[in-house]
Amino acid sequence: MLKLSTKGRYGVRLMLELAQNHGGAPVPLSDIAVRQEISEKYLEHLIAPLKKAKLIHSVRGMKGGYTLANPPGRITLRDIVTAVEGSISVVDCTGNPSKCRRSKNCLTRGVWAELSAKISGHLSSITLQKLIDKNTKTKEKHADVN
Amino acid sequence: MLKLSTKGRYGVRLMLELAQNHGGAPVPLSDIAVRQEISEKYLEHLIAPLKKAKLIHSVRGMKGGYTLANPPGRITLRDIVTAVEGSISVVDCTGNPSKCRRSKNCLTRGVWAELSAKISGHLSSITLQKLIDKNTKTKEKHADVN
DNA sequence: TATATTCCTATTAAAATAGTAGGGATTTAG
DNA sequence: CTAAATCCCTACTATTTTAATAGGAATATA
Repeated sequence: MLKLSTKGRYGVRLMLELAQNHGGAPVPLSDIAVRQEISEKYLEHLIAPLKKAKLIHSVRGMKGGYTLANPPGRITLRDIVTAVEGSISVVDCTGNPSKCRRSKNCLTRGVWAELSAKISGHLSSITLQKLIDKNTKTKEKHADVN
Repeated sequence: MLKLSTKGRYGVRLMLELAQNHGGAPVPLSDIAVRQEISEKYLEHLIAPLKKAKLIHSVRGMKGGYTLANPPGRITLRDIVTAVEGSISVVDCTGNPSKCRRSKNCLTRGVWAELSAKISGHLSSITLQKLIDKNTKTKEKHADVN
């Protein structure tokens, strides 16, 4: 309930790894797996939708790996979360107007749609670059497992 | 993911029923069950935490039921969602500082905490009264099942 | 005393989440 | 040309969460 799944959380960590290597050689999943302590096999599940969403490029074969498709300043958390989680909407109601009774529901629906938009907008404002910048400023502070 | 469960959605609908009857006699769950098309047994699971959070009062026995503990203008969606869903945080990390390595995680954690606060703040701004007012204004519009 | 109600706990079914497993395809290095 | 490192794809499984049902005890009214 209202929780981000590991897909979203790990997905951002994964992308942040690529962002920190932006401009360099492709980063293989094995590296990220070690640094982020997430199994390589599980990372494969996260990387697939990111690639499909064209947020990353892949290079196959030895010396291969992944790179960001755009500079870190142009990739937002909304892009990432939408890609790996499918959507950001807080409710599923895709609006089947044939089932329209009970005006009460309609008003709750509006509220949930607004909330979804708010979340989406907020995540749009955070780029990978921002996260990196914040990181370098707040170094030597404590961390936790997300 | 980032989805509200039925607890949150039904919980708001339930409270809205009570809000619309505010000042009147206690409303039994059987009534709400019929109007909202949610089984009475399931409503019992939603009502329990609402009572525990002191958002409603109950009257037992025949002619019993539930009433809001406060006027609809003083009960927010945040109150309701927090009560029925347990919390609004988008992540679970309650911050175990002993596990602190990887400064990267720390920065993602900050982002999720911010998002949680944003959601919480937004829901705090919506009272049951607001929803009722909105409803009377937009009558005869279409509804959907949330 | 019969009935309508809240209240409490246990159980179950279905769906989503989290993660593993195996192997094919591609590219580089030697 | 071959071995190794990599991405890629699909299937499977275990765990947890969600959603809901079930049965009955306690309480109050008429």
